[in-house]
Amino acid sequence: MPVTIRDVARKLKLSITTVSRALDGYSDVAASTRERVVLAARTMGYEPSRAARQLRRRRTDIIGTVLPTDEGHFADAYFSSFLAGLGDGATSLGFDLLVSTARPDSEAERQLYARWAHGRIVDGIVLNRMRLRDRRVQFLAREGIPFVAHGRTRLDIDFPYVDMDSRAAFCRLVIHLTERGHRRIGYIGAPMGTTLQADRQAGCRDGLRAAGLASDDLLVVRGDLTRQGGYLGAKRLLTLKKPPTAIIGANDLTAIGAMRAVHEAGLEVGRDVAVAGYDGTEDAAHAQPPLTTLTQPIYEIAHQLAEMLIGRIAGTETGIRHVILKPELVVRGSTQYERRRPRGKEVRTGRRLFP
Amino acid sequence: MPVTIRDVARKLKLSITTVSRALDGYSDVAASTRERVVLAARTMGYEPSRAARQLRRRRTDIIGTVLPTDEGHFADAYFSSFLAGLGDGATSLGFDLLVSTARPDSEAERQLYARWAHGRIVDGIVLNRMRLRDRRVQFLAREGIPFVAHGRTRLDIDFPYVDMDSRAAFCRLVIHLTERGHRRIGYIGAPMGTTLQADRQAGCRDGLRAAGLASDDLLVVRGDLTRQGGYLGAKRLLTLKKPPTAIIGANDLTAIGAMRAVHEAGLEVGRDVAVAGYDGTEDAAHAQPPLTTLTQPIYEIAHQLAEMLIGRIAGTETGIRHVILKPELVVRGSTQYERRRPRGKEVRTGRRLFP
DNA sequence: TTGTAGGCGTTATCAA
DNA sequence: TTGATAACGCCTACAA
Repeated sequence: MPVTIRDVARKLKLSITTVSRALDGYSDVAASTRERVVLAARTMGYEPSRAARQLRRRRTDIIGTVLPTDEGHFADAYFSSFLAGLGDGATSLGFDLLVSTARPDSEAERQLYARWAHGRIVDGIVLNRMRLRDRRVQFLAREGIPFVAHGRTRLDIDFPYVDMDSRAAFCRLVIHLTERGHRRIGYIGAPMGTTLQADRQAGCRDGLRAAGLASDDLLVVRGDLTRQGGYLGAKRLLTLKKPPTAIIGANDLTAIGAMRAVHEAGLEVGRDVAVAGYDGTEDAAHAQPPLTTLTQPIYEIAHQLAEMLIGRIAGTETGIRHVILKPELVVRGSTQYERRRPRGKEVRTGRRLFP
Repeated sequence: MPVTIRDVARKLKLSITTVSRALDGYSDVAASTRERVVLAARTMGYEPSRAARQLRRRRTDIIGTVLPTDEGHFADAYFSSFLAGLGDGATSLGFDLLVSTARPDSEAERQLYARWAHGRIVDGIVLNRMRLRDRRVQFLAREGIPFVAHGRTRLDIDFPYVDMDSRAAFCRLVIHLTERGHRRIGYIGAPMGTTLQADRQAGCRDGLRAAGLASDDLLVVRGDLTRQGGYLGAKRLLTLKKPPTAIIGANDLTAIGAMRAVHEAGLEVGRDVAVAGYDGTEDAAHAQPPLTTLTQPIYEIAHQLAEMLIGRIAGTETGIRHVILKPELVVRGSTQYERRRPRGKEVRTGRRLFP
């Protein structure tokens, strides 16, 4: 039913070849012919069949990305920005964006990637939330499917990425907290096996060391990058015999959940317990009190990833393969107060900063 | 380079027909043959070419949705849930989800829909954030492209949808506030022309009337469904000569922005000024104080929309075309206090509820 | 139960 | 500068 290139050719009494070439901007068609063709195509509402074009050119002009859903539901502003950046980046280069969801490291995830790759459903894939030994990377590299990633792995496979130096950033954040007088610092982590968890926790320990404290003193509980996980994690931290005076979340959502737990414990965030996160989402800016965080320009990162990926696909690579950005520390109310001097009976661990 | 049905056939010394039929589960292939084929296909990593299949079957097995981006960036948990529901719903029925972004009612948006429709890039489209006179609906209906929507229009065009009775819900919410003693109620709206704005504002007025107040007394300012819009809107409301004692946001993000403005004005949310929103996002539950809101099960709605749309495409419609759900009022700290009796000199507007 | 052949709508090659 | 023709990989009458 839709109008095909044949219809246009017939109407103009031209061959489909000429119509095709006129529309694709080849130089060997008469200017007058081109005009006629373009006009007719527009008035007839002709749009080339994507399927036919794909089949012939062996290209889909589609890039894909898979969102990690741990239990079907998820609502994360981080991924909204990520998708917006990817979508806009793709659109600006004539590509579309295919999105799916899968539980990390599940059989369903494996099948999804296999289907997308072998079925030639996408020309390339953008990975996120990287794992230390990422099977997706191994698979895509083996199959020769173009891909780029937000983040790195510990595998010995080279691929283009944009990553944040989050280890250094968490180090910086911990130093900020120690400068405020905090000595007992809690960290609510991310799922095991993710690169971001390894980096961020290591960064926290770096920070303690840099401040002259023992890196083993970091109070670590597990989280899952959600508000709920942060809430539960903070509750556990706050019921320790010696609870931390500052809590760092692996991301903003975790920190926001932690703030709630602090509040429910009858403590005031910022005054009694400092809280900080990572991502720089709007959630953080509008939290109560506003949340200290490390920002990453996620929309721009995703936009650039789309461009890098499409560059690889189209063979117009710019040569930029590895980008590492520095998160910016944004100090807000949630960590603004100087830590009150500990009371006499409180036991101090570690050495003093600036003795 | 990827393995095709030919490769499988050649290896098995069968015709491609037989391979095709075996894989598609036709009954007229010998069980033993089928086993051989399925095994070979799996070990060879065969996956049918999506393009070829699309061309032949005149179906893409892809549904699409376009996110409204007013200025490129957007970070909205609402849409994360929406996409997750759509993605999971599509996946469960063997479809993929194509996502793009466009500014509402822009030329780019028009072109995008035209390209998706005429290029047969998607089999159907899921619409959201409906407009009163929605050009997307007019276009898709005219072109005969299957579509479903979250929400309705004021056009005289019938289509399948899932919608919330948000008018009744906002009415209910206003009554809740008047029961708490509030008489001056502010409303921070959504962009003009959207159905949700019309419905929600009308609901507020209904509520005032039902409480025996003048519906004209609703203090309305414009918002844009973001935290920032809510923040600015609330600032304007709070600087009125007679500021409201309760503020309703058109959605949760708006309400969260409003909470921040209340806070900055040195007032306490819940005690001095009540605030309420709509959507039931996790943002609301973890706000400080927790935000009273009207919940809609957005993940499930999106999931059902995907199913409805795919049902239409595949011709397996269930007959369910119009679903209207009732949002649930979840009362939390942000509206928990009884309004203090007005001081003597304060002028009362409207009649008392329960005189 | 299996195989042959035609065509889905393009683009690319080659000839006119 | 234009046109005829052959794929691209798959599905499906129809024939064997």
